[in-house]
Amino acid sequence: MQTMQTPLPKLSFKEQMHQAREDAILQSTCQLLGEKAFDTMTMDDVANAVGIAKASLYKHFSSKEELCSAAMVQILGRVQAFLGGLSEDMPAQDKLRALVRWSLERLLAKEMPLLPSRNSSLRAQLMDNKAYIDGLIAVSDQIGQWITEAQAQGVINPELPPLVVLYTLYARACDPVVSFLKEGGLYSDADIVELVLRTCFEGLAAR
Amino acid sequence: MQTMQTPLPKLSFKEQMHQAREDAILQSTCQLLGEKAFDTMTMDDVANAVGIAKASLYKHFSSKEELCSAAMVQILGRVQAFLGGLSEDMPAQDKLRALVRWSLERLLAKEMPLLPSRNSSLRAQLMDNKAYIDGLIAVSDQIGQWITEAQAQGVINPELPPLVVLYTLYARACDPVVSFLKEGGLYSDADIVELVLRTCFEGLAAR
DNA sequence: GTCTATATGACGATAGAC
DNA sequence: GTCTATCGTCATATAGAC
Repeated sequence: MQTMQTPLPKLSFKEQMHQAREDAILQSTCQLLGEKAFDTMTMDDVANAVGIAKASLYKHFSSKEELCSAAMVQILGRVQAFLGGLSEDMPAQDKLRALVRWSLERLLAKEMPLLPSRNSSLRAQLMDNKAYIDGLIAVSDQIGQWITEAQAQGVINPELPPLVVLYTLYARACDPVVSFLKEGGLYSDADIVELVLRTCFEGLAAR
Repeated sequence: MQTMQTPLPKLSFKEQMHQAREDAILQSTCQLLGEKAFDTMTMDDVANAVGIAKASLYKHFSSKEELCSAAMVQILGRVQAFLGGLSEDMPAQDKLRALVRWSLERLLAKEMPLLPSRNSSLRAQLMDNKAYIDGLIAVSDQIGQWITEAQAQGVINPELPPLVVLYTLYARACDPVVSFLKEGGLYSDADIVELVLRTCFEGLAAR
């Protein structure tokens, strides 16, 4: 990923190894959080996925909550990278649709952690994590801008509060309809994305 | 609820007490499953809520899974009772909207258990529970009938597969947008219901 | 820093007195 | 059938050797 590390002061081999190991841990954690919930994912799962001893995890992260918070920050980074990569001159509504499409694809690939559920002990930790909060605000601001833009153009319903639109878009990243349809086996992944995308933007009622 | 018990052969006081205790356990379990997930709810929670010893729970239900399955069946019964209480001559789409409205109100009151999540050990147990499966099929058939009816009338988008519509309606019973908006504190419960209902049926795009 | 081994605590489930 | 007390298991986290 990071092929342009030369400007950084050179890292010792030890530090590079440390960093690489930590990246591997985070990568496995992101994957596992996409497959199961925070509560059911265990540190043994992570250790086995990375291929190191469980105790070694605690040399990098002081608790399960801290590890998963770091993973969530990494996920947020990917979202920001995706948002930043969208063409400037794309209409606002198309950017919103592209975002939802991308979220659904991540969800189908089990790469996107479910949003922290209400009673998870992870939630409290995340709300105290400045990097997470800052990232979440940055993402929300960017999307919120597109929402108001699309509403000004009259393509997104201007009567809906932007916050409601934002949350409705966010919720697609953990939409259970995706797994229902997936388990049914009747539709391809591409079909599922299109169907959920359509019900999200066009609604169930006929037009 | 059941005021017409006279046709049943008379229950001994002991049996009545047994039944009453069991109803209380189920009632508390339904409430708790509305507040937290299956995995985070403990048998101690249930025992404390009912006001009995944990061991006593196991005289009524042989396992946590069996207890929660029975609770889910009870919830399904409430759904069926609600569906059956809807006026016969109400247009199909209005029945669907009434169902979603009711689901959202239950969710706001924390009375509706979240749908069994993907990796919960409850899921497997539920799929082996005939009463649950039968109830789920009955509910789905009833709603499916209204969906095709509304599609034939052209008020629900006829291009959407009925199964997609059904799942989209089901998913409102655990829509995270509700708790997001609730925690934001900007909207009343009634506002939240109307906003989610509108985005569900009318979509985000302007009409 | 990595490992093996273990401390600590939570929770589902059971034993046995009453 | 209800209780108190306890077992067995599993998961987080730590101790201590290397």
